Amino acid sequence: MKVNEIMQILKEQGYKLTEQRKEIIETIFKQNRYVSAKEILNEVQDRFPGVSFDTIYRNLSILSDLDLLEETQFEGEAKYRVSCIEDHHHHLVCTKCGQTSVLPECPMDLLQGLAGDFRVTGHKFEIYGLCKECQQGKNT
Amino acid sequence: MKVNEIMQILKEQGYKLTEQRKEIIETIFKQNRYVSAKEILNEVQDRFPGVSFDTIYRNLSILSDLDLLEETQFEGEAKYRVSCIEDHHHHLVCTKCGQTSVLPECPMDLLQGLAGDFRVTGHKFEIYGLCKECQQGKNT
DNA sequence: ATACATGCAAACAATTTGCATATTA
DNA sequence: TAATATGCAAATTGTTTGCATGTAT
Repeated sequence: MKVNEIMQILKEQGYKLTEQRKEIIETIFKQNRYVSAKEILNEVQDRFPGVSFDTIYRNLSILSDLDLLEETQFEGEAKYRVSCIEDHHHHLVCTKCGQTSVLPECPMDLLQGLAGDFRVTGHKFEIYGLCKECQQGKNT
Repeated sequence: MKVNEIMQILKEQGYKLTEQRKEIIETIFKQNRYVSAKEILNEVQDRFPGVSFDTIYRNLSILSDLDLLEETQFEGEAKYRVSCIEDHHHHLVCTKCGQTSVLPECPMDLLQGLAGDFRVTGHKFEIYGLCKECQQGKNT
């Protein structure tokens, strides 16, 4: 999904495109990894020194509600990344830098019928570890 | 793993078996589901009205460090359950009551070699939904 | 007796909310 | 201008910590 499409969707839903909101969206969507609210704040503050956490959180909340973001609970804090609802897949998540890459196969396909009486409403399949760069100590 | 074994391990590690600690352990280990610190506190307070969150958290921390507990991040809070390190498996997790049951097959076995350059240090594979009881509205 | 635990209170950190002001459409 | 967003400050919630006292070994 392109940033323009996101903006379009927000507009259609009656949300306004403020400068801060646009910057927040671009900050998240230019990354291919999970970022925390604090990381987003820091980035956005480069251009808008006045922004505060509540604006970040309010926007994260709106974007999540519209399914434009994926949210994953890290230790003590949540992190967010662009949602890729169109193609169902699973991530390799670097626990250090948040970098994500896509697993080439979907293990869920192998699991139909395994759950029995349990009514499945969702699942989380993430493999944690260190990406190539973090293994080489590139991200301090 | 039996509660007695847990007590034994703690003893061996130099930890003392206080009444509160024993009650906390029994509370967690008699459940087959993820419970929150608050739930544990409530249970334990039935017998020890004086216990407070810090005691709960300190004990959870000790038990986790010894790999006697599995911890999973729910929305806004962590939940804990008995660790079953001996037999590797995956859970079906009820998002309402925390009930867990074991998946009869291990999907991780199918994934060797898929990660490439990524150094895998752990994974989370959980399927969320409603267990039979919660589907029938038994746990308000 | 001595080391580890508890309980209290206070500190922290992530996230949320009320309200007055500012900004978009 | 009318509706939505922002910024500030304060509140909330989950979790952690310092310290004096209590308890298991």
